[in-house]
Amino acid sequence: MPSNAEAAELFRNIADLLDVLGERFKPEAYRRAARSIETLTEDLERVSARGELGTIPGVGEAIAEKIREYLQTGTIPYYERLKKEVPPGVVEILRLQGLGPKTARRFWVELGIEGPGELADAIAAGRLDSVKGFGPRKIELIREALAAARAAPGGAARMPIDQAYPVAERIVRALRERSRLDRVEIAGSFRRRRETVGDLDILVTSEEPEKVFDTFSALPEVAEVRLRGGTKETCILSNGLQVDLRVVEPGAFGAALQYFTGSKDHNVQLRTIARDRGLKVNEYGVFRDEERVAGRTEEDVYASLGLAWIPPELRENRGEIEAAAHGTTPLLVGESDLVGDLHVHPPESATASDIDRLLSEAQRRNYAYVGLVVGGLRGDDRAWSLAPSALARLDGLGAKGLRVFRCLETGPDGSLPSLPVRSPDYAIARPTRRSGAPGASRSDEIPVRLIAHLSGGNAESAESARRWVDFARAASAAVEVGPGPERFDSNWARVAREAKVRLAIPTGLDAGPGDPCLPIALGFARRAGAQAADVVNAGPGPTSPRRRLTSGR
DNA sequence: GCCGTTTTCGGCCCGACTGTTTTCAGTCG
Repeated sequence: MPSNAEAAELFRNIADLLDVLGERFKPEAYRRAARSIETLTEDLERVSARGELGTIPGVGEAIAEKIREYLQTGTIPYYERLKKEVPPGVVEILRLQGLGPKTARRFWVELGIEGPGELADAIAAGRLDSVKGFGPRKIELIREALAAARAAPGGAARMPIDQAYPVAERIVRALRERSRLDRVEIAGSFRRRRETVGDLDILVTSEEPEKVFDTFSALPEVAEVRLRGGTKETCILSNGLQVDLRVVEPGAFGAALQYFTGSKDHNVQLRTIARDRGLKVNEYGVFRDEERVAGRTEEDVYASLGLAWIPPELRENRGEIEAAAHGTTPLLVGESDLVGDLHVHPPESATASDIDRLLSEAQRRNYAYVGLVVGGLRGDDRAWSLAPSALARLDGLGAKGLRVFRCLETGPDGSLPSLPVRSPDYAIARPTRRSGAPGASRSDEIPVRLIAHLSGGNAESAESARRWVDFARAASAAVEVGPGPERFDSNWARVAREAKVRLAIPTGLDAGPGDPCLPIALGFARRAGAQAADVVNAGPGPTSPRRRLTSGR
């Protein structure tokens, strides 16, 4: 079945081909449509069936027609025609680091070079030496780009945010320790809490940019300095992640933070609004003619455009700017709203003192309750439960304002084993990739309160994730959002929100300090526009999970 | 190719950095 991701890639390919053919504005139009299609929470098929393709930002009549062709036949005649005009290798050259459409086209048209292999041969034969615009340094860069492409076909992949998070934290800590910095922020898709990040954009204010760059370049994680100027340095880490470090002056910090947080489409929309008001927005501030009218803080920047400040997680040009103009930006759930955790997973071998440690951490955070997994079915379908001593430790707990729930995790088909656990409070359904739909459960005996570890990031499981959301709604259960390849991603958190299914945010109670689970899960929920009332383990108010849980039994 | 209470035609973000230049083009984000 054709997927949105495939359609988006197809339009990106069309954009590349148009680039090489020398088109001016069409490539960006196709890329914009591709970005919009990628962030849809619904299959194109459904949108098309309603006749609403034209409502997708960046999709007009021409691209809508191509989407319909693609859905019906799996191909787009226009794309097939373009592919016949351009040798496939020319597009590969276009995708080399540091090379763009102009250069790829020149190689193709002027020198008859139709692929990376021919380009390498041409360099070896010295054919580029006499070509205008190609000095020794540039030829060397092309040689390096060819080698990099051979080493990593398809280019550097985006990194899951839970992998990038600890790296980012380490770099920021090291920069703070080793040079005098006033402010440090990580911008980009990291700050917007996308599931994956392409690079890290770090902004700092400092009187001594040179020293900051020296410090940064000398960090053990840094494998290569790609470029360095007066305000910006780009490095590649040994794990392949690219990091851009920018030094900005304090009066422009808010403007730079706004600018480099993006998203691109959000910024384009802001600049359009600015232009309509006779203003200009760039990374140095908001300007009326020569005068800077805002820039020190992000709040100033948005206010100067008549907008309320917009949380980074919402900046995807999906209606958040209109909401900010009308004062209807939602008050998103925050860490301080969390009042407990429904899904804390002690290790199978946990002792009574391990349990005590978990619970005292919960008390330190002023949580009202903790749901402890005390047994269930493992991934290999074998039953497990906590040791009797640990289970015994749970009896008689619950004083001092902390309520402890005992819960069981189901197997992939929803089944629960018989376990020596007295009156469990609820079950956590734990789908896996091989379980296409919720199976029979003992929900008549134990209510299912949570769907956890739901995978939904990839196209083939999209429909199964939707079925789990439906199941959650029918069972009055919440759906857990969190990082990791087997977890529910933020697009699916939006699907749950649209279906009026509550989210649950894992708090990392069972992990050590510095664990990225909580900030990332919180970010995913916020990307879905979740307010405290939409999150089952956030309070206060009549929607408090504690009340829901106790009244439901 | 898209888009619009300035426009249904004529715009389309803009600045840093690099290399090859003698004033700028290409790429990137």
